[in-house]
Amino acid sequence: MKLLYTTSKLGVGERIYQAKRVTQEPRADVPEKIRSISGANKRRHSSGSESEPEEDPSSSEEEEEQEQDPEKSSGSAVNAAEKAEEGVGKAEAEQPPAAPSAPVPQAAPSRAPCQPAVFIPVDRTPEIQEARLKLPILAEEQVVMEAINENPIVIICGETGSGKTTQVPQFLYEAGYASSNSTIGITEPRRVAAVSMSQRVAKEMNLSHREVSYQIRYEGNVTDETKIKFMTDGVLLKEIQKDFLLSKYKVIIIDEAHERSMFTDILIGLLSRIVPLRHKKGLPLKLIIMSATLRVEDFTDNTRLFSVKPPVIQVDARQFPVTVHFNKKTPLDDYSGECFRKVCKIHRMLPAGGILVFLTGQAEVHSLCRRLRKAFPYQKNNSAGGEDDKEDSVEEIRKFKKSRKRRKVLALPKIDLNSYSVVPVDEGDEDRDIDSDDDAAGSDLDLDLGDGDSGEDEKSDSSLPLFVLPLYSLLAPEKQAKVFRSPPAGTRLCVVATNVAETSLTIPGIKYVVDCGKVKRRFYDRITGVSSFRVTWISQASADQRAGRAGRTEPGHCYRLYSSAVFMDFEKFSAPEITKRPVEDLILQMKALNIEKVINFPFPTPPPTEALAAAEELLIALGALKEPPTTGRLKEQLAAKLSCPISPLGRVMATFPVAPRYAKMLALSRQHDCLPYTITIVSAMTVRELFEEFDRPAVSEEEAAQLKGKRARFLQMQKVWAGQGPMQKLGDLMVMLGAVGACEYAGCTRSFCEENGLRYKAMLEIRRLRGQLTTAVNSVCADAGLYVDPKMKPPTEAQVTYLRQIVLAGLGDHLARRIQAEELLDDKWKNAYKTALLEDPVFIHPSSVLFKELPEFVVYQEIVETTKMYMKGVSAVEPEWIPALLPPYCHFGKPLENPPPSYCPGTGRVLCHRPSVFYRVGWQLPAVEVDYPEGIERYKHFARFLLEGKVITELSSYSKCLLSSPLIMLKTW
DNA sequence: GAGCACTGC
Repeated sequence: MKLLYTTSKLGVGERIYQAKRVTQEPRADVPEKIRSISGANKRRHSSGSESEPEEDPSSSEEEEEQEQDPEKSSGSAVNAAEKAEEGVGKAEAEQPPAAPSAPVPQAAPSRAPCQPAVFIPVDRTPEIQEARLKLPILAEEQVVMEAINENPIVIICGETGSGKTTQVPQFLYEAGYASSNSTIGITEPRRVAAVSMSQRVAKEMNLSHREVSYQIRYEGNVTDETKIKFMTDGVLLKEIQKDFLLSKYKVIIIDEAHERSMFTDILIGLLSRIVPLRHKKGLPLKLIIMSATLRVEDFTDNTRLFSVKPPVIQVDARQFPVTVHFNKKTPLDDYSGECFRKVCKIHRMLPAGGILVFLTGQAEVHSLCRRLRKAFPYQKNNSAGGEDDKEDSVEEIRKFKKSRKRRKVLALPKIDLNSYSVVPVDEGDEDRDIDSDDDAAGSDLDLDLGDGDSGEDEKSDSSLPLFVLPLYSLLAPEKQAKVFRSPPAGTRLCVVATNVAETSLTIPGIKYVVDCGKVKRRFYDRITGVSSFRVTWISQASADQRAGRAGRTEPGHCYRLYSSAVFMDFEKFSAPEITKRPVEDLILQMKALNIEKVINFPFPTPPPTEALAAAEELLIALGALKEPPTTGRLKEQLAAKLSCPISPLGRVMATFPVAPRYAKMLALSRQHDCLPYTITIVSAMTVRELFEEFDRPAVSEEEAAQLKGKRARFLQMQKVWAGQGPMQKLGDLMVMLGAVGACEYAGCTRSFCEENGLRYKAMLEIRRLRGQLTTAVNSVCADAGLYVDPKMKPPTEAQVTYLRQIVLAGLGDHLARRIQAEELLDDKWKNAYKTALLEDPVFIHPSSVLFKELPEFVVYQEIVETTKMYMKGVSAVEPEWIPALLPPYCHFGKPLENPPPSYCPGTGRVLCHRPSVFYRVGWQLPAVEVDYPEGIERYKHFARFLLEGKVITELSSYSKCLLSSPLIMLKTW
């Protein structure tokens, strides 16, 4: 079957203003005349617009658009009234407002929210102006702005390429939403997007980075003059913590809302409440949600979120048509092989244009790269590039030398498109065409290729060089960058990628997409938190997104290695992140915003109740939330569930931008100068994949030897970093600390990382995170005086012990105990550990430095299930620490008589030894000294100590004169 | 004795 992915023609799109259909009627409380001003306020206003505010924008505007002078925007065509306003706008833009020149009619509450009657001129270059006019969204400016002016919340739907991200902020700026010292805020789900969008918009508007700025986790260029601010979604969430009403913004745009990232979802929930609050205060805030797909029901039909349905504006995209070809048969498991065959066919038979293949993981990517390179070898004819591509096999190099003599200029196949029909019919194994009525796609001929093997693909063919590149997130950035450069002359680019290429990275020049239809996802067990990775089918939206990657620069083709029937069985959208992940970090953030009844929060899609309960339970155990009452009426107890308020400790923890378990470690580390070490360990645990992977299969013997050498070197270093003697008990966390310490000591250079098996990018991220955490800790305790020391000394033995205790206090729910010999019933429990929540055995991961040690008690960073359940990031724990540091997880028995209770003169407390068991699993724990439990017995002991003169030492001389021994106080009467 | 996609504070 042949389906058309998108059919809009360049620049001219039919316009749908769904707002008129989807949304509520125009607000009754808005006088007609005021609404019409929004029409008159436009540069290309028509004289009729004042009386015809509902005029269809697509009918009358067309010609005006053609006539429009690029210079117009500099102000020449603005009518007199607007010119007057412009003066105001200019004054505001260039100097602090002398007087509140009320462009925003905040004083009139009965009126439609915020109607800036200003026009801020922008001086764009003619080239920019011309390029802008091609963007479909530009034709919708009036519709968009009218909707925004008249509604507090607007949803804009437009696929990639509609220009909404770059243009809507400019519309708002021109309409005065950045005047009076306020800001237009735009959130992006990725850092690169925030940075690059700010740069592009600054350039388009001919403004400096002081006015169009960005803010991401570690850096930004925001100034007092900033008018348009791009930021990552997490940054805005943090800002809400400081200023709940976001008073410096007049508009917030949430971009890429369809991706449904966790922070985006929370922001939308929060903003749904902030917008009405701001309205009440007479300082209206506009919320614009921008989404690529039509997946907006979660927003529009969610009355808890938005009681009034926000209008939805749909904008066309300037995408080229992509013809979608489905396989007739769906390969059961060898999708990788099917990819190979499909790429071979495309490369042999179809015209020039890059190929992008979607696979699921690194190993698959590398193996397909090898196969393709073997089939269509490409050899560099000049080594001047200096880049040695280690993935080129020895064999290929040998072949290259052989063939050099008869080497001609490499060229792409010049196939006769009309002779395509000579392909045997039985190979045309695809779903047969449903007629595509799109000319643009048809012009590229019928490019169905059929599935299955034609049998000759494996033969090496050096006359058809294919420039094959791998692409995945963990690939070193300099290797990633290769895909953005144009391939060597005479070759065809073929990028074999994971899901990074779906949203995060856009590769230029892709004409063919090969989509295996699968994705590797991380799954979390909602109760135990154990994660695993599974390869699953993608969603329809995801498949369309992948297909769209073929139509960025010209019409393209997408080959789906599954049938249209299978496609129809895909879920429409993948589930929002918030429903699939542990949410303890989010809940802590929300509690810090004093949202106690998290269950009542207007989530666009709420997380499962079990996830909320697990999060609340963990936060209580960490001491971040106040414990709910365990006495009183059952009803009250239930009501208190999931509504615990935050504790002072929780507030401190919420200021640290790391997972709550790690935040707890930071909060504890003031003692014994452990902070710099805890900060480093926490940073290292937060950044993923510190170490290079050497276990991947090698291409050649040479490479195998190289990998072996690197691996040996790394294992050696691992031993060094793990420390000596008792220090080794900090386990994998000691390795992290040692690795980061050594790397920083050496100046955190790329070469040091490469030599020692460290991921350079990870080390840079750790360095920045250490900086951020150091600042955060300093701002909590001003006298800490911390700084990031590149020459940080290793911790002392005593400090390592404290660090182990700190780690235990944070990872209390991640405690595991080794199966004792006498408990060993089944061989599958050999070397195994038991945890509180899991029935099944868990094991220390073989990569752990404690793999052979097998301490009785360990804590782990995470459990990942592969062939077994493996604990990663393991650290050893002394049994007696458990009751002392994790009282919430221990059930204590009666105070022991031996050793006897004692009095602590320093603190004035009555102490005793109590045995305990670990919750749920009932492990016997050593008796430790704790406060004597509340009750009459405690007072009896106190009375005895008082009489003995231990409380007031002066009394000790009298104790002998007492008629009875002070011990009589303990008697039961 | 191993094999992890992607991203934000």
